[in-house]
Amino acid sequence: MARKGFSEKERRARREEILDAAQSLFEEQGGIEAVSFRNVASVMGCSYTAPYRYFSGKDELLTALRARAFRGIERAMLAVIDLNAPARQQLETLAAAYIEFGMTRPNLYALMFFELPNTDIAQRSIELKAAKRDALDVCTRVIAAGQGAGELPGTIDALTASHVFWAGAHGLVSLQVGEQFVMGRSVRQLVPVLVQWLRTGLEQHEAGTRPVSIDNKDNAVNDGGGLKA
Amino acid sequence: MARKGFSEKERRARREEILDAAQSLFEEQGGIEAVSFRNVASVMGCSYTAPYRYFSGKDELLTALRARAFRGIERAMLAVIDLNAPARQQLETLAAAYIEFGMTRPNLYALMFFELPNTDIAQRSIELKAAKRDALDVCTRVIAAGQGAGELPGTIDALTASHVFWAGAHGLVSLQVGEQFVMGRSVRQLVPVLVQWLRTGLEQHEAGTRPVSIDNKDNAVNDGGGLKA
DNA sequence: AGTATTAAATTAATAGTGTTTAATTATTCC
DNA sequence: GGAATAATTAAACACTATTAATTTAATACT
Repeated sequence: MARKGFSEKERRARREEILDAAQSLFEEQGGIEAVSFRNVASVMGCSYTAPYRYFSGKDELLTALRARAFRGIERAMLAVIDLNAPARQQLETLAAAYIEFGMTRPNLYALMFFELPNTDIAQRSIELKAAKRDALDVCTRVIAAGQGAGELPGTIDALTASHVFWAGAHGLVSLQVGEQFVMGRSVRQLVPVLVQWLRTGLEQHEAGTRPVSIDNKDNAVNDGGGLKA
Repeated sequence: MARKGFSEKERRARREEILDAAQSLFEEQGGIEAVSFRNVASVMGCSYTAPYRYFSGKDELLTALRARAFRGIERAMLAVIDLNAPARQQLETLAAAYIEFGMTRPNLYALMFFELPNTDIAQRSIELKAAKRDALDVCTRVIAAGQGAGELPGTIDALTASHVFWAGAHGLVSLQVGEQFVMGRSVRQLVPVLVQWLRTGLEQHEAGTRPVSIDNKDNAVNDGGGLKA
């Protein structure tokens, strides 16, 4: 069928063209306000409503861009891991690749984690979900391999451990990308420390740790968190 | 001097009013696009150019809001720490308070760390810088106290350690706030694990760890990080 | 071939934004 | 009161996302 109009292949190619233009705008200028349909159209040499045939709106375009970025970070990690290498070295290499990606492409990293769409388009995107899952999966497989080799404890499931590991690396990178560090500590100084801590924590993980309660209602946090001066 | 017009006290009060309106808009609706000068003015019952007498533009308004939020998280942490308590418990309490703050005020947390201004107004704000420093300082003092009591190793300076600790907690919270977790792991499950890891890592910190190189040019990250499909 | 159909692209229009400038109101000093 | 000046507002500009109407172009069928 589809006897008229573009073929599926042509449509996808056109979509990629739009994404290319949007990404170059975003990475060069930084910030999603640089990625306007007008600017994209001006780069591509078409009218600014043309991309609406391929993306329902800006959110969908940015969601597709985000999925692309997660594929990129997955590939960056895949390029450096070696499941037969010692787990300790693997974890360090993996963290280094992740952090390097974030630091060399800060705008892209911000797009992935900072620019949150308030619509639910991103939540519905199975493409984005899959890209995220696959990226995390690299981390999970490294940990699982270490557990299989007896180098890492089996008292924690690899998926949970990889979430925690990812969170740690992400914390460093995002503070750096957002330039939130306070007193001259750069991520270059902090990376080896955090990686060592996480690795030590993982290697010595004790099962059944007492949960740190953060649901406790009479915790003096909720009332003390007012913001007035 | 200033024989005419508002007094300094009045000016500050008016500024706070504007910030109150902006913050309520932001926390209720979420996202900085909800904080337009038009909306703020409509809440306050004035024209939408009036706030320009108090803030040079939106960036300055948001920067002031951000400083407020950092003051809030500082107070949330101050409310729960007890420098005479055991260091281990202190670290857990501190992390719990931090994480609780982020999870109960996700919009505010996003404002602090996600909504990055691309101008340099935020960088020039000594008010924001001071608020950040003071918030981190709570963490630093807890660690220093633990070191003074001999419960934490002195092989790492407290400021670096607090940066790493903060980065870890921030990683968890920001992934949660941004709804970036992939496979059903919620921050409630991950908090105790990360806190244990960080604490273990800190308690067993070895000085002079070999830095994990992320500057190595022939690392297969830069070339493999392309994003095309 | 020529025409109807339909996809693709463009133009026009709406509603909203941040910001600047000019005009206006209100307040204070003399 | 009148002049000076602070505070506020109104008007305007250049953007933005998105929708609707219109035009252009390509195919399908007779």
